[in-house]
Amino acid sequence: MQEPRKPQATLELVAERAGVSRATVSRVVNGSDRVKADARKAVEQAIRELNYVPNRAARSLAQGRTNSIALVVPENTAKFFADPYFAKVVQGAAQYVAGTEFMLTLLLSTESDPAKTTRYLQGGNVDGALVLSHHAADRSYADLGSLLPLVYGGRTMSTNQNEIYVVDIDNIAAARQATEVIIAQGRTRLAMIAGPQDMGAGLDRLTGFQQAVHNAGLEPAVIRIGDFTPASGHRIMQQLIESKADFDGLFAASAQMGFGALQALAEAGFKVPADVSVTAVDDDSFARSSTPPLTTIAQFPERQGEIMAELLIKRIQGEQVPEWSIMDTKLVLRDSH
Amino acid sequence: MQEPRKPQATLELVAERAGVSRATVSRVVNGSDRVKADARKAVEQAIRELNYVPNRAARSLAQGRTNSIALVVPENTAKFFADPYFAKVVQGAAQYVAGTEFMLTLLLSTESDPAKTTRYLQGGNVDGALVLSHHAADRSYADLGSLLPLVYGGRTMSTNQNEIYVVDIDNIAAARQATEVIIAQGRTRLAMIAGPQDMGAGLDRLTGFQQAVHNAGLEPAVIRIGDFTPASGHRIMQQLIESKADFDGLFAASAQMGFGALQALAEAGFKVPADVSVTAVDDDSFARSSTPPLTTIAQFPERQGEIMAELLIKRIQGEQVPEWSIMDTKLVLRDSH
DNA sequence: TTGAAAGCGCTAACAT
DNA sequence: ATGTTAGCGCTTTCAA
Repeated sequence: MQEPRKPQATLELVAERAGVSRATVSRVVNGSDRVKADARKAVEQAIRELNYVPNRAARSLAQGRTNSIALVVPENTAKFFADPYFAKVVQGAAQYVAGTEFMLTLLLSTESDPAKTTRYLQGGNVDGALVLSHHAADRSYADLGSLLPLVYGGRTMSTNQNEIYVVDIDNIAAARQATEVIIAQGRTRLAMIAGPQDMGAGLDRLTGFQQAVHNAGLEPAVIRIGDFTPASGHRIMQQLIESKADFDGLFAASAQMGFGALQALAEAGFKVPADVSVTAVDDDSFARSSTPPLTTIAQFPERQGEIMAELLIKRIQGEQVPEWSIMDTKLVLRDSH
Repeated sequence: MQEPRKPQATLELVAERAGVSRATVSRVVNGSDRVKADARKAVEQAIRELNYVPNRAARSLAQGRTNSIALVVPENTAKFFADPYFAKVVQGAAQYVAGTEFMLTLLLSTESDPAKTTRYLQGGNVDGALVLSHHAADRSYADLGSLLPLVYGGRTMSTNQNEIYVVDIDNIAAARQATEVIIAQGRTRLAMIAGPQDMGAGLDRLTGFQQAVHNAGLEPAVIRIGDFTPASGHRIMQQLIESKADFDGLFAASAQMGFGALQALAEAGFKVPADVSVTAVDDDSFARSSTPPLTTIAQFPERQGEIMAELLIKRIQGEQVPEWSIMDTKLVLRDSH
């Protein structure tokens, strides 16, 4: 038994009922002030009576804009939900957008058909997009930048482009600061579990670590590359322990990797911070729930999402905004250093 | 320095370049077979050269459909990301949708303006919607059902409607089974931490608990209402302990509440399962990471999301589908019972 | 302040 | 197999 679908009221119906032209209805709907009070009242009542809602496709087509933006996450769904960082950024962006006329569409890039995302963005579905955490290999977005306004979360690896809008922390400084905390404990043999070297955050945090180590007149004891996940931190630390690597300090490029490393250290009987002093970047639930709780550099991903959305919408509305927005970070001292 | 935006190629441009009519281009784009091979080839090349992507608003307007569906979560963003259940459902739905021509838009209902969601759905932005976990108070969606195809995750509380499509587990049976596990341990004084009583899952799991208790010739020892979160489970268990409630078994309506309760029990020095036998519904990360790991009834939210998406898309395409899809559950024995 | 009319880019009869 | 044409529902000049 197929239920009859109620026909959706159109602008024309409203116009008829209110005894005015479609143009006037359109003006009322769009808040123009060139409408007499009684005409406006008649229209508003007709709208209420007919439960009229403007058709968005028609509106988009007519005015060449959609009033919606996308948040693109070039990671698969599982990874997206496992990482508290993404959640926070989305929250921040969603909250900002909620206060505007725009809608936020979450675009998780599908493994099966990555081009689908690109087509979607290019197909005029959105007026702009926020792009999170993309790897260097992702050339797709670089080209999109000339088609519609983009704002990146975290610096991109593309160098040969102008007009790239980025909201990020100073990853080099953050890593340096986290490393200095370890050095201040008198540790001299520093290990690092770094992030993917095809991402800005991965590269920069490694650079910061190296700077701090060198500034202190030391050499890194050992550096390994992970993928920001707890599992990779755990695995790498196991390998380090197994190979009898000699270190008394550890800087993990993410709290998630730090969390995994801490587990591996505990399993092997090492005491933190007594045997190894540990710090990391990201002050998320992993940092708070590890044993011991991690000393970290906090970034504020919620705020980042908010700023990204704000910048994008301003760009869409033709305002000038700075290309680089560098957010402050904060050292959070807990028990692992 | 405002970068010039490349003009997006239109169907008309493609037609000119390929030396055919717009209709033919449209046919090629939409995969009609009534096009000669060489015409098709010419069109395809023109499309490639111009990097043409169909404008979705225009297409929607012309054919009266959008090829996208929404996943509506009537919870705020924070709650959404904190609950592994939502994540799984989204994953399942996203995965299914990825294999179709449809796009999935995630609609987190905004605290600031709940009507925004409704307007969006009504404004012809999507061909249908998946609705998750809605409370009885949410009348908004009930009315939408007559405007566009809806598929609910978890049974709705509205009674006076026909044509309600629901994908759910048998919550009564699940709760009964979880309770019977405790009873089989010889426990006779059973407590329950129930879910919100304005949600189907909350109500039904309480009913199942009561059925099992009565079937065993017992009476419930104590029943408290939580909100499915770990914090509520923790708080309620603290109160129970404080008030010296007498029970040797506990059924929690969600693993998250079970997790919190387990913490409170441990803090008060109780041993599980020695002192209290505990089971719950939902086999999520909370169930696996609690101490001891929880014996639970597993539902399969990923599969649920998948089925929901499948049913919705079939309905949109005019197929008949059953109104009720009851998914199987599975008893997962761990160490808490 | 209002209305008439011309599209926005596409699809879908209807012709041919 | 292909082209012609009339819209889809709305906005937006342009006139009045």
